[in-house]
Amino acid sequence: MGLMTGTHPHPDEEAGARSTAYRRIREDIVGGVLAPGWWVREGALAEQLGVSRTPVREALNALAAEGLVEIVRHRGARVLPWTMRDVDEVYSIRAVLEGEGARLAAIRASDEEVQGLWESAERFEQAARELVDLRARGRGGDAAARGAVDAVTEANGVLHRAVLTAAGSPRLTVLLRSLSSEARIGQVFHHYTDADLTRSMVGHHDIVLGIERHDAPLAESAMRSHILAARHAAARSASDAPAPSTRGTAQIDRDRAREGWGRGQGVP
Amino acid sequence: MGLMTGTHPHPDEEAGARSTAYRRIREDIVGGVLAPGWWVREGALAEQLGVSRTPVREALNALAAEGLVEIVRHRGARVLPWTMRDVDEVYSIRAVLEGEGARLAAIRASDEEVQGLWESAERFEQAARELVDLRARGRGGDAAARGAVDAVTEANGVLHRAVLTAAGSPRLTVLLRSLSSEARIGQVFHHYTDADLTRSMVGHHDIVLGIERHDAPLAESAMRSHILAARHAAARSASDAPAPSTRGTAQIDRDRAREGWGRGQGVP
DNA sequence: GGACGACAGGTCGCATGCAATCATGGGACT
DNA sequence: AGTCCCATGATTGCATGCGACCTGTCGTCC
Repeated sequence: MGLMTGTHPHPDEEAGARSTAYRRIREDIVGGVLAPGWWVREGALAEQLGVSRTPVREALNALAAEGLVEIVRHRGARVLPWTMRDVDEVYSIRAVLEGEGARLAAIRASDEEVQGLWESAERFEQAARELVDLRARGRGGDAAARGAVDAVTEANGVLHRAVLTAAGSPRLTVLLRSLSSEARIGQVFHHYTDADLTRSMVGHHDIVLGIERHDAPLAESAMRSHILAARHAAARSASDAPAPSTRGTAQIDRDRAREGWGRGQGVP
Repeated sequence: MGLMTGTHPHPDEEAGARSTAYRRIREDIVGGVLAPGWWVREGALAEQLGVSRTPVREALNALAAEGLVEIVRHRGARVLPWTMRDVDEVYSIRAVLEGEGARLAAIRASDEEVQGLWESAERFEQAARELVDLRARGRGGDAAARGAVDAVTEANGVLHRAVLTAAGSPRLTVLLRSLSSEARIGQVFHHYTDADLTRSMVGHHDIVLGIERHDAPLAESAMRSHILAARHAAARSASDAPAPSTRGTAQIDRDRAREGWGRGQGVP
């Protein structure tokens, strides 16, 4: 019944050279191909992507708005570092924003939405158990483990997004997306212990329970605790350097800036 | 000692054609020159501003990221409506975000910052008293009242920004700025009753007190209450339609879309 | 030897041009 | 009369070109 404001077509789900460039550059940043401190040249990227500088430019502006790169006038875009302090900051903000989302969801969620939340929680639990089993069997080697972790990550994202949808507050969704949290800490479940996974399962259960019972304070505090608890595991994952993968875009390596990390950070 | 991430040069404080266009378009939107539902033509704006379409385009992208306009591929940018529901949503989010900011400020604020906060609160109080006096004398007619309200608005903004600065979380600042809250509800103090102003003064006092005492829960809840209390006055101010002012940019009026409001809102 | 100033290289910011796409209006057909 | 289709006009999306600005280097002077 509520009137919806217009849809918000994120570059993630759009066509066109700009969105393509946006996705590709973001992948390269979170994947470690473009390490923090490096300068991103419009021209080089445009050539690599087979497009002109214009869409690349607009993509970089979008990434700058999300805090992934920093644009210096007449110099270009530089990949920003991602420290443990950033992880802490993002998780603190996620805690309050998603907490508010859970609170609203507890107030406004329909029965169908609650049903969907239970299913999402169930799917997360399945994926988590599968990962635990895989580890227990010692086969946590490569592809299988990676796939299982991806499944957990996906199920987790689905659940959290479903809560936000049930909250009915598009701005919350937009703000959380612009935190680039999902993008940069997508690998966090690699560092989850079995205990962490169990904790997540219980947390999700409490959250959905609070929403089902329309108990706003319970839903909010459960979500807050859930995210704050996840912060520690995330901090662990922040310490492993994003390996300069060998995948594609090798040409950029030549453009590696001589001045990295040290300079340009403490500019007042 | 804490390493600072790069500065975040918002278009507000930058030079160049893009930032100029950004500021101008935003002013026209919040000032009512560009009413919700209207299509904003790149070409027309570029001609008016005396620049090319490129910087106008980038400015519109930035405004879309802040939720002021909506960009439809191959059709252009349309000014989004601003309903009472939006006000509610923005204030709810502000409550939790600025509450978190106050909490962090209570933990991390230095003595100098606390001193600055007291001064800001004092300045707000002065401005508020001046406005009350002006109204009591019945001279709340035009220019004087407008100036007094502007002073209150400015002092309020200074205080809230100072809290965020003391919080030491640049992302909080960025997120709040991208809410376009300051931009669109800058006129809110016009609708403040004397009681509202008094309440604000007290609220500010409690917030700063909580920060000074390093009482994080107090600071957080004081800030939350302060903003949630302000929501009602803000809702009042949302109801007055932004009058299609006569100021400048008259040419745009011809481009007024035949299709406004109704269509394109409920797209799933 | 160190510091200052001019020069060169390179990149960005903006202007302009062209093609793809969408909305609109008229006409033909049912 | 109503509906479908196509042609037309307008607008965006992207490509390209040029000038402005910054950085780094070299030469000169103190």
